[in-house]
Amino acid sequence: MSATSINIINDLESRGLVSQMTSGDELKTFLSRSRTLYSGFDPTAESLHIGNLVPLLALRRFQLAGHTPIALVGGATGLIGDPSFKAAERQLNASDVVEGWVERLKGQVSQFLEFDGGANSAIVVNNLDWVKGVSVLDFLRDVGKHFSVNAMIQKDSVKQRLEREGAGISFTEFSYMILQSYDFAELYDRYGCTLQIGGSDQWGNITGGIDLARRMYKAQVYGLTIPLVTKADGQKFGKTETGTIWLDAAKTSPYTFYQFWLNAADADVYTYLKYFTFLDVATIHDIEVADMAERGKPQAQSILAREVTRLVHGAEGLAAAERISRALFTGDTNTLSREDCEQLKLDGLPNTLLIGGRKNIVEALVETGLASSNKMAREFIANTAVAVNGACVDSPDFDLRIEASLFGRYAIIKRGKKMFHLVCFGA
RNA sequence: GGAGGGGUUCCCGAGUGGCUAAAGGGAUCAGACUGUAAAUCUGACGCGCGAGCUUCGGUGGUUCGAAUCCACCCCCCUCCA
Repeated sequence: MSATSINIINDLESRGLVSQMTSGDELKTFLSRSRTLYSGFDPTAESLHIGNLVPLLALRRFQLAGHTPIALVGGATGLIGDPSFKAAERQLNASDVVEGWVERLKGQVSQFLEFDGGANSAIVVNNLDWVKGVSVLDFLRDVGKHFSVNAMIQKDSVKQRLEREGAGISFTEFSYMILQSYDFAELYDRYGCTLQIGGSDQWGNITGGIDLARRMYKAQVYGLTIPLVTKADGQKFGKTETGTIWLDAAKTSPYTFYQFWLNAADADVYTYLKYFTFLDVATIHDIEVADMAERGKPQAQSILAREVTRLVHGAEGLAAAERISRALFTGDTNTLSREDCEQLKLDGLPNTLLIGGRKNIVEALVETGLASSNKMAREFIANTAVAVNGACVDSPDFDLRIEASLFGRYAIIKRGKKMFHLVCFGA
């Protein structure tokens, strides 16, 4: 256990990344030595999303400060479903499906951590590895005995499910906390893991683990939670009209990902810089001061978009995202070269192959998903919200024609200010 | 097992026989204004160019006519056992 370079807690606090922690000052002292910590990610989908990014990056921050991070993928807990602050019982996912997701998530979490084999090289584990072999009787006798149901039902995380009319909670989900607690105790035993971090909704589960580690191993372990990312306007973070912003480039293209951050509200953007980038706090403060003085368009959003996109999709992904954004939002689409058009397609701009040399615009809008129905498509046209290759469409009788396409092959349909779709004429 | 309450359009939530594609709010989308913001204003928001068609947990009835009445079924919640 070597000494660490910086005090990670102070750094996290200055970023506003600490929601709650167990015995604060003691934890700071404790972390002056290199420790092992973990955070869990349940496979609830085939990819992680940007909400998972904060604890994931926090693991990385700890690693940079000299601690050993363990990313736990919840192959077991994912089969149960965490009820914490969830309004309703969730559907169980099939075990073979969850198994597939576990593999995907393992790859994703690994991308953000360093596995150099050094002293604090990261570790990825799956809790199914130790949970699957435990018999029901052993579990109830050795683990369950340490939990008081009286205490469990006091937890805020399940309170609404117990109290609110119209809700309810199954024994399955109620048991989730015990499983997660068991993970912490197990990781303590296996790796000497002494700290668990997670979103603030995880506080109840984390403290459960701390209690269990003490009871099973007489161990003193710690917990720290990170605030849930919020939006100043009170909406749910991480969702757009198109859905969740995933980390998987196949599910959310680097371009869409980049645009998401670019559109962050002024009221949120400086917080996001602290949460989602490794820029130091002083630099972020300077950016904010400069933006204030400028009074025009702030630079924070584009810095945020660049930083996070590079972090998740690499330099290439960022370049692609910027290339598309520039092509679509500056000047008209006619300035694009033929290669640019090809590249847009490769870079993940939504695109559709159009068979035949002609297509009515209303049909095209529906087929490309830019409009949900003919009715909507007509309305967009009536509102002058549709443009093809930079020219506004003024009639629902307008046709996309191969003769009027870019390079005899492409048409870019724009709906509203921000939605673009590339149509490729094909044989 | 018993008693009670409930399932309405993306969400919340009105609506107890025709005037209801179904109030209101939220979310969303478009337009104006802007910074590819925010706030605000305007419009749209089941499907159909339209006549019209299809919706109110499911099925089947009553009726000229049902989200609204009846029967059975499914699901959820509360209390009791």
